[in-house]
Amino acid sequence: MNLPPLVQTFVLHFGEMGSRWGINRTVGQIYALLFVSKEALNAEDIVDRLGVSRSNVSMGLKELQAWNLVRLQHKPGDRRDYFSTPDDIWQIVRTLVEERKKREIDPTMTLLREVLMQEPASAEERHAQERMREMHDLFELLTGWYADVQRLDTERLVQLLTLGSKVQKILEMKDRLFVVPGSRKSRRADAEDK
Amino acid sequence: MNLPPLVQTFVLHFGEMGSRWGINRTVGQIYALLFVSKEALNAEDIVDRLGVSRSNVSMGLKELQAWNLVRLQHKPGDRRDYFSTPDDIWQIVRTLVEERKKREIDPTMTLLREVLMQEPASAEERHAQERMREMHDLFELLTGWYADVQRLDTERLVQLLTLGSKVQKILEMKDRLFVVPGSRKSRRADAEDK
DNA sequence: CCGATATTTCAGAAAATTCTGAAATATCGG
DNA sequence: CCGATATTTCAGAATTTTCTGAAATATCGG
Repeated sequence: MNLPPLVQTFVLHFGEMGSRWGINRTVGQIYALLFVSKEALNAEDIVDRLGVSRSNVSMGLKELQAWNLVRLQHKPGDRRDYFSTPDDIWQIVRTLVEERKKREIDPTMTLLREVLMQEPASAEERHAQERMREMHDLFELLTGWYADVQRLDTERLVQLLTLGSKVQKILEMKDRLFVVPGSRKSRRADAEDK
Repeated sequence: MNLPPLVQTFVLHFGEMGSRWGINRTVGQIYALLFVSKEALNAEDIVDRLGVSRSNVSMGLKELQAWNLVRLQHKPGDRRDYFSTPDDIWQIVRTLVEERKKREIDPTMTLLREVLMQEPASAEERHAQERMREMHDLFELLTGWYADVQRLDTERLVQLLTLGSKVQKILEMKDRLFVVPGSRKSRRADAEDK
């Protein structure tokens, strides 16, 4: 591995971290390297810096392209492929969330919808279905929220995130201003546990 | 595998999905099974229903306990351990987010802070550090938002999620009501790409 | 079309992980 | 303390994933 120490630390960390996500070490390392590189790199550059085989890099880049996490570009008078990550880190976040949703949430939602159509054949199945419906509704709520904020431009998104739960305060203020007092809001028996 | 068809579908799906998260098939299956079960199950129950070895179940349950995703309880006059998931699905979400943060974000933040302390020894390292700072600040913003909303009770959290980006509208309204017009907000050169 | 260069494919080697059965350990009631 | 039952540990088998080198394929300029 042929990298400045500071970069190497980062790349190694991402390689290890990769396995906690669904990606392998090399893919994690390639991504980390591209992320911190000023210039786009070609496959051979990556081979030199990471010290892995050319074919491994080829496969890794393909996977990153399938994830839309990496951009392919060309330099004039050079027919090799050059790769880079978007400069805008928020674009990266958006892609990451989008792709994870596509791979993890969407298939599960499809399955849940199918299973929820079926007729339960026992009390056990009936209870299982109820639980699956809870999960389905939860995912629906979360993906709905996501679909919604995902449309915001970055500035507004950051604004919203910075606000955090203080939004709550503003909502309460809005309620006090515009809602007929005592129009029912509180007291919704939510038997939490733990 | 000895399960009602509807449950089996769900359990198998979670088993496969497991590998996209950091957990193995058996752990995914055990969790799915516990999630849809009305009653708490003991290890032997799980062995019977999933058809995997007793030792595999033992290790799987240990891992789920390490993730805080599973509760250990006892039945009177029975000294076996019984396991279940929380009834409240929001409690599950909170635990999941908390644990993933602990395992994935926190170590990365620690590393980023360390690396950002160092003196860059070249232009390349300087640029890499800048990128790492962007990532650091992004994580800071996201975890700050999380720490904030995580404190909300479930009812308010659902309220907020249901609102989605409509919060934005309310914020604008607030601005119009309370802020001196033209006090600067717009025009923040954000050179997006893509 | 040719030769040079770039990239991909893929079979099998290497490595990592998952899973099992057997043994060890722990805990209970009596 | 003993026997019965429950759980954990762990070495190695089975499986899966990752990685490599060699060959195949693709694409370019001329």
